[in-house]
Amino acid sequence: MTQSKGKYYITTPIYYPSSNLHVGHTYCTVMADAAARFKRLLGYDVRFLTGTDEHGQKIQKIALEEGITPKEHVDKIVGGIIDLWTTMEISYDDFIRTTEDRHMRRVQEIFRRIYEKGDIYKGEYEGWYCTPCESFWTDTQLSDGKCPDCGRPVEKAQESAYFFRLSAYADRLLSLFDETPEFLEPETRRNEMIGFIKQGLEDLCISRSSFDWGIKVPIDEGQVIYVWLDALSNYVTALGYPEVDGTDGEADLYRKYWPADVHLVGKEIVRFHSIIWPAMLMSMGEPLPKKVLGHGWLLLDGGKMSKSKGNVVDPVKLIERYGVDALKYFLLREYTFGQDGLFTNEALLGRLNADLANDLGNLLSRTAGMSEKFQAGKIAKPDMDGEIGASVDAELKRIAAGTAAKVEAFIEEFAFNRALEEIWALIGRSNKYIDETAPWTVAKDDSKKARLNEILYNLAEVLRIVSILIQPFMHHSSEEIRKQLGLESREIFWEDASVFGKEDGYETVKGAALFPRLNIAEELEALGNINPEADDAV
RNA sequence: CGCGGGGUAGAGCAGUUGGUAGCUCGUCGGGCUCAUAACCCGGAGGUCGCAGGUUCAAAUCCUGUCCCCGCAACCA
Repeated sequence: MTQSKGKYYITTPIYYPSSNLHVGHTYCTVMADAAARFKRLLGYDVRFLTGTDEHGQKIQKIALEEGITPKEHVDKIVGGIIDLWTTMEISYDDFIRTTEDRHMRRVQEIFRRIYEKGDIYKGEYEGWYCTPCESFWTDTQLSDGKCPDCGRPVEKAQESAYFFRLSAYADRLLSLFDETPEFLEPETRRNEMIGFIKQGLEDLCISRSSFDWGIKVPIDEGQVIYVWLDALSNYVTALGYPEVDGTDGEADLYRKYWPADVHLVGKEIVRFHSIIWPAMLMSMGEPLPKKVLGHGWLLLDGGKMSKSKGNVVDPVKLIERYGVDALKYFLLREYTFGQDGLFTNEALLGRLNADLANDLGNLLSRTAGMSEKFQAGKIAKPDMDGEIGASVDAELKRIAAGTAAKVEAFIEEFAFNRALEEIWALIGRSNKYIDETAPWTVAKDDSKKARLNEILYNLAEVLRIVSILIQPFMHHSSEEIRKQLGLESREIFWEDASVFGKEDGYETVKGAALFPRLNIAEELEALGNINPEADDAV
């Protein structure tokens, strides 16, 4: 372990287990995982939280239709989600479920504290009610003015409910956006939120009595706490806050890690995280998260990927076929943070072949191959540094040593695509270097053995550096590269990625192809069978 | 006149402070033979949605206009 540079607390949204997750959820979690792994590599004390938001009317209804209890339903789905993250080797430190006792009792305490502060009052909630479905809907949820579930007419109805005085925090929220613009990024989301607040904030309905799959309002057994207070609170309840009777000492994590450094969320829930959640924390008198980051969506040709449309891409199938590293690389490399991006099988396969097989995999293959063929796998550190072919080598060395700093800067702003571009610029330069230096020609001249060794050493050094740079994104590939370089037993330090000439020598072991080249036509056909919906829309 | 994004080469996208329009893939031609038919070099291909305006100079700033998308109080 390197010396700790401080703490880093990062969260994903807690996902709603109405059904299995799709590659869009994976996208968000992969970014958080990459950031967490990167910060750990840098020496930060990282806490990475994810989880599931398991209450609400929709879950209750689905369970009813399936003839099982809501708890049985969510246990099944959440089991699948945990399996998915295990398969993807998501390095979370804690997984919180809102049905856990540690969460529920703390949410009730949060309700009490905000109530005692005077920010919760009882009022009347008005909405569109569908009697057969026993469901309330908002104006925008209705489809053609009818119940979105059963299509029957709805009627205006009221129920008593508790409200949070969100309106009282409008000025303080505007000041927050004004004084700390980095609180919410990207900028377009911030503009949207500022505009939203300026339109006027209404108080927020935070309880319901029309269903009961939720956490009971502590001062009113006939009501359950609605999604806002329940779900958003997970970021602190998972750290043991607030302390309730008999759990003294469990908030050590809270004292250590709060406030969160980053709440990574999708753009559709930016509002809840940048308006409602801060207002709740203000009411509780607790510090606000340092940053909310709203990412874009992965779209299919037909539009947004969503569970209700059924046009989802199943990440498990992609991983089974191409591996974890390949999917992570694609998601991080292909899309610009904050913007929507188009998910297509062609784009996926194109990246895998061009970037992973042809560029990176082949660079390793030709380097290890030449090392084995020309020098029996032994590459010594040259001692005539700079004397032969210095100008050709100089640019490669300069780029190799300078990439880490650029990568670090891009990851800090979640520009994973730019970070990976930088790494691949180094890989591309190295492939060109091989052509420029033509080691196979040098190998034919016995008087140039030192030069041959030097070329191979430079390539091995580049690959060593690359193995460090990609470690947060693709740790299997990182390990395999190091294995073929003969470095598998060495610990990885980020600092070593900026030092060219670090290793004394290499004993390479050529292995299997890092990423086998794919037959695009065959794969497209196979993927079409796996995700037929993905190819339907045109 | 609700708010916010976009329209740039065949496809997908970059283009902060105005100064010769770039990247990846595809395509055409050449090179190399270490390597996963991979790698390297070069060419073709764009009146930057449209119309005005400011300027010596506009993809970039201003005005108008057309089209697409998102949000509008639980879809990652």
